[in-house]
Amino acid sequence: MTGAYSVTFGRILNRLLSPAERMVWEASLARNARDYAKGIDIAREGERPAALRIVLSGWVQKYKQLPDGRRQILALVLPGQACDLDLFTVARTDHSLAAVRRLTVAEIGRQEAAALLRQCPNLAQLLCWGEIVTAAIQREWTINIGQRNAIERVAQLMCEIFARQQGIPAAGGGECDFLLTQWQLAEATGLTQVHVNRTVQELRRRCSVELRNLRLFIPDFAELADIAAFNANYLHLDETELAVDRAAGLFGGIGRD
Amino acid sequence: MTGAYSVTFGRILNRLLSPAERMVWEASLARNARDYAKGIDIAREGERPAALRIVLSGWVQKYKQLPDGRRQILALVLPGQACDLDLFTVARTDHSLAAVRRLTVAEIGRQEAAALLRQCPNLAQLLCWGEIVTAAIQREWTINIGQRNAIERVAQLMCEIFARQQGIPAAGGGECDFLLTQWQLAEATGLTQVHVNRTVQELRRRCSVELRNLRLFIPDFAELADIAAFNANYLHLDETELAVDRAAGLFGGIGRD
DNA sequence: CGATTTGTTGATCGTCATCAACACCAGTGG
DNA sequence: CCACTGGTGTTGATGACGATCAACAAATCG
Repeated sequence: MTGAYSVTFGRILNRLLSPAERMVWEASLARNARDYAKGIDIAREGERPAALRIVLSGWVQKYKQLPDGRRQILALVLPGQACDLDLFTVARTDHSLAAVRRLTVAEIGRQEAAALLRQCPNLAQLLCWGEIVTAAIQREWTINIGQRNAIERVAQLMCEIFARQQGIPAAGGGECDFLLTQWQLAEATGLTQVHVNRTVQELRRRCSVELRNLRLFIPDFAELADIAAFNANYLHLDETELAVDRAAGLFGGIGRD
Repeated sequence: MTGAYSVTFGRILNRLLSPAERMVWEASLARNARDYAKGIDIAREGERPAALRIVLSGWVQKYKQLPDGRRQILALVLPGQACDLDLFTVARTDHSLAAVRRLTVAEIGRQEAAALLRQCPNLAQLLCWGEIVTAAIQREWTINIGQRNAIERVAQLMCEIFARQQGIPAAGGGECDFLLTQWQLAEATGLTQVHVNRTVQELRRRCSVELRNLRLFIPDFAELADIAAFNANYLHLDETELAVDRAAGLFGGIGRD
């Protein structure tokens, strides 16, 4: 079980949690693991939040729907991330969660989540940090859909997905998981499936990007980033280690510059 | 000075802060008040966060720009709201802030902000609650731009701006501040200024909505909401009073259902 | 003089309809 | 038991056509 969700949380948690705490945390994840088939709703808009959800493997999509069925994917939750903090904040959820493909997610109930947070004080601040980055990503998606054209949008999303998994390559490119169908890619970018298809083909022509077997191949990241006008600052990579110290300013200490 | 920013914060703070604390808070806002002219940048993407900013009067726009100048307004900060919590979270801001029109904002430096938060423990949780709602609004803007067409987008934004100021009218309509030019309205909705103009005209024809003298007149809110497919749940109105209790789950207690 | 309004033209992207490739499954027969 | 078959559903790939909205230019309002 370890490994799948260690991408984001694991490295940090190793520093923040004692071995004993870490065991409690991992046991909790394992005990509450649950599988969902592709497309199945995990939570629906309007429900009372029921659990703290951590993605263990696969991707979660946050989405919203208009009354007539038009659907927008709002965000993608990758392994190791919490879906949201709704359990501790809102009375009713304002968006839905669904499985992008078959996935495993830990669903930790209210009592257990509260106990966990008491045992691992840094955990709360780490969760908050995740929310901060999620909000920053949501802003980038807003300008993505609002200002970029089709090819820029798709390229930008590819860059983001890659960077969130692998970081920014110093040179050259690489490959990473990419679990979206072209249809879902369309729902995420505010385009139609047909147009996404044309766009992906153009990206293939212009910079040899490939989408095969649920993997994304980017031969030259800089080239793709250039098409997308991609600027990774909104991902706040490599700030996570500092986040806990800094958040202390909100809840007691004075914070750091 | 009181009154302008009491819309959102004031009512709640009255319950949460003792009179003495309240005086400290108000004095701090007044002491740090600063004016900006229309369009002037308050903070720029890439800077280190320098202050906790509370809007006192006027509106702040969060925005991002692409290298070629295309610009997207990401969010609007109304009087009584904090612009962001960047001071306590990120190393460098990932978006810019500017004045929609002449405005007054309190800019509280790091030391003083930390002191304030120590003196008023509930303040931090209230600020966090604001961030949660802001994130929910950002999600709605994503689907707004991604899925709705021009008239729906503009109608939706009007509904939101109205509801954030006045709440949802049980029946009929009303009026509220609306400080955006059509150009800014375009930047917020991902349309062009020209198309916004035509769209506003159509809304005028279809449901007598008027935009005059920085005021928005909505004769029949339900009619406009119908065009927009507006669903206010994402604003989490009337949950603010509960937010502080609920957030306790993150930082100590067990939280409430 | 900024903000709004109007007109014209055309590119981008959506709609509709179809088809190919492929996996998955059940059943059939060797 | 395995190979072959056909049915079905999903995903990706096309083409023709049209609507929405952007781009550009200019007039008018306040």
